[in-house]
Amino acid sequence: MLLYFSMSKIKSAPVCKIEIVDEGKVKKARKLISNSDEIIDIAEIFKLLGDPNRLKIVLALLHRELCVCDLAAVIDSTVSAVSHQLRLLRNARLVKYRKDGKMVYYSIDDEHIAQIINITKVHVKES
Amino acid sequence: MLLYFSMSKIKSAPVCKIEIVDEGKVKKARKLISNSDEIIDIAEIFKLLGDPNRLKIVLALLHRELCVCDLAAVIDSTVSAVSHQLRLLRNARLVKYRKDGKMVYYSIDDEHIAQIINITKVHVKES
DNA sequence: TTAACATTTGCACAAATGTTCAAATGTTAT
DNA sequence: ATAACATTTGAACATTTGTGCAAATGTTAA
Repeated sequence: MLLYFSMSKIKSAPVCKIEIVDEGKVKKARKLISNSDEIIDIAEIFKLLGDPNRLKIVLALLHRELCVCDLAAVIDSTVSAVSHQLRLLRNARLVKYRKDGKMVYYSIDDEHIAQIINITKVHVKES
Repeated sequence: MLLYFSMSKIKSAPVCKIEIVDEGKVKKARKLISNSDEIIDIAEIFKLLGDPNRLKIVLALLHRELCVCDLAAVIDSTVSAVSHQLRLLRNARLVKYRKDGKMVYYSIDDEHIAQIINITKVHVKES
């Protein structure tokens, strides 16, 4: 007979020995975070907004579309650095772009972003 | 006579030569992101939520308080790793803790976090 | 065609980050 | 006192990340 243990970390998943109800707690909490793929996707959005320069880009774009060159001027960085960051934001579909001749105009591609940032702003101001 | 140029990057802050209105655009956008300290604080929150394991910790704690050991079991990590992450979340006042004997129970210390995460979840599901 | 401009891209590199391990701290029970 | 347990902490390590540079791409104008 074979016994299988599903533990991704060999070290085992410890459950405290105190309090007999613990195991129920843990199982319930595990279910809440069972959708690992979704969590990774959500974390990806937060990670992108978690860099000050990228956040500045997003904040600037929330007001109106801007070309790469102007964005660099706005956040006081280089065109190259901004372009690198825009690629990440593009891949996550947080921004979209529109080409006009040699210019590329970027804008926000998500209706919720302003909301997310504003709520977080409230948090920061309160603490 | 001395001339001062306020450019933190020596490379200059380029403004595209096309479109004469650009300078106005840039100045307006600059004002929107002028509160650099606040932006850094907001980015800090996002950065913390931007790690899948830390986000799992927060999601688990949103449901109910948990001790470090159980948290480790829930997110399938080690006690040490969880403790390190909790320190970061503590420093940013995203979580608080309560001591009971040798146990330390952590819980969410911010009313907005659930809101922020839920809105982001909507974004992810829509794309 | 060439020149000028806007943007993108690949590489290199330093800085930041997350995890592991081992040791330290603190608490409870024996 | 010692032993057992829960948590924290510091150091080491590999990985990730953001930026600068230079070259490449693409577009417009001369």
